[in-house]
Amino acid sequence: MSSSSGAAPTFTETARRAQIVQAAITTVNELGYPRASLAEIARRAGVAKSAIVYYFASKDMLLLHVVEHVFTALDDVRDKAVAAHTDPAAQLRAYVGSHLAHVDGHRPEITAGIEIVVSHRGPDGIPLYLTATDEDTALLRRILGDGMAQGVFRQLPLRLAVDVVEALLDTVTTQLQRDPTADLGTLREEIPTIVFRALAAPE
Amino acid sequence: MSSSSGAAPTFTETARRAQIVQAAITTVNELGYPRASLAEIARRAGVAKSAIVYYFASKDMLLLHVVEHVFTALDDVRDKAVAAHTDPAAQLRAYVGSHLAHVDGHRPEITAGIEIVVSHRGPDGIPLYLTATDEDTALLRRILGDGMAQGVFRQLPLRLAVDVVEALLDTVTTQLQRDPTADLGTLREEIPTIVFRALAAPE
DNA sequence: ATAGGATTAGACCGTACGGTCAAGACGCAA
DNA sequence: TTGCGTCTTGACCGTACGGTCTAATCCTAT
Repeated sequence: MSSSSGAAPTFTETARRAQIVQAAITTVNELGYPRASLAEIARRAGVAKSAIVYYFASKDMLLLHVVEHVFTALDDVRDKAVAAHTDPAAQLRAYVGSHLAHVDGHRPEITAGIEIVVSHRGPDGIPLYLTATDEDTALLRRILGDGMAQGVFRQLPLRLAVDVVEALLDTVTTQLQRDPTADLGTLREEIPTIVFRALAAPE
Repeated sequence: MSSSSGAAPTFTETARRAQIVQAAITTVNELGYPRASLAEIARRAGVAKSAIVYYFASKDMLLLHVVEHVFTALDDVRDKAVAAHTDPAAQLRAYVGSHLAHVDGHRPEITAGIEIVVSHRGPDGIPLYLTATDEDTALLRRILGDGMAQGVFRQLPLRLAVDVVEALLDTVTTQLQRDPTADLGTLREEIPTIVFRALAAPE
């Protein structure tokens, strides 16, 4: 059985699962979401289609696992970076900086994860992973909310401020989708500046 | 024959083509790109699949036509608005304002157009319409370049400045993808401010 | 060594897709 | 009326997909 619940996962199981997840990432990056079929993923993983369905219940479940794998890693990095500071300005700088650094250092995972989140749809066409409402932006909301309350950031609808920061961060991933080998040095320097320019309270 | 070249298009041809393009837009909005099949588009247009292939050579050609239809309209609006001003700051304000107004007033076309551009792939997985290099951003590049040369905007790599402006504008479309009926009032007020905050030269 | 679960491959199935095709319906000029 | 280009349809085809199933193989505990 594919573990899923109950006993501890076997050695081969954890290995195969990681191998298949990696294959899914490279497949999505090479062929794009629409052409990332089970057969292609299996081919890149060096296993049969049925092996994938055996470990993950379905293609949907595999992709969901990939998405979680990618974005919880990103979340963890940002959480850790932010936790090292207390005042909102420093926290925002840590948030943005750690985000950019992680994206820069994990390009394949990030681009594939975004591709899946954006493209994957449920059986009736509704986006499946693209929730993006509360949970995901909780940390950012808290930082910006605190900063506004303390007068560090200028007064702005919270949702708008969150969207602006995320839009500016998305500049990097957009760049990567255009050219996966792009040099992000300039962006990593300037984006934080622009974020603070956009949000800083007038003196 | 489906016109394509030579003689002037028939009355029914122009009507059918517009009807089918509209059906494609609503289909993409209702079902999302992956499920927007020829059959579904035909169903919404009230014609047979073969009628679509008759007027447009293929599904790809139909979608390409939709994309051009949507984005040349947006381009025209921005061109016209910018042409009414001469100094870069006013031109940028006109560019951003007209963009936001047009998007606000043509939500279905815009969301469908973006969905297609983002999701559509060629036979080997390479994005087909997602060029986004020179042509599309020519006007914005010129405005920002002039503004930097005149010291109105701060010195920044041109590409980065362009990406920032577009990212901030994309905030609106992202909002619309989450909720097609969202109120964009606040965004339309604040985005221009934030754009200028990000780009304005220090006094 | 051997039983029994874990694991793997390959054949197979139903479905949905984009596109083709032959045949007819419509409208208009002679 | 007759002919012809325009237009439209529904049936049909080949392909690729996600997923199932069967049978065989591996691994490990006893």
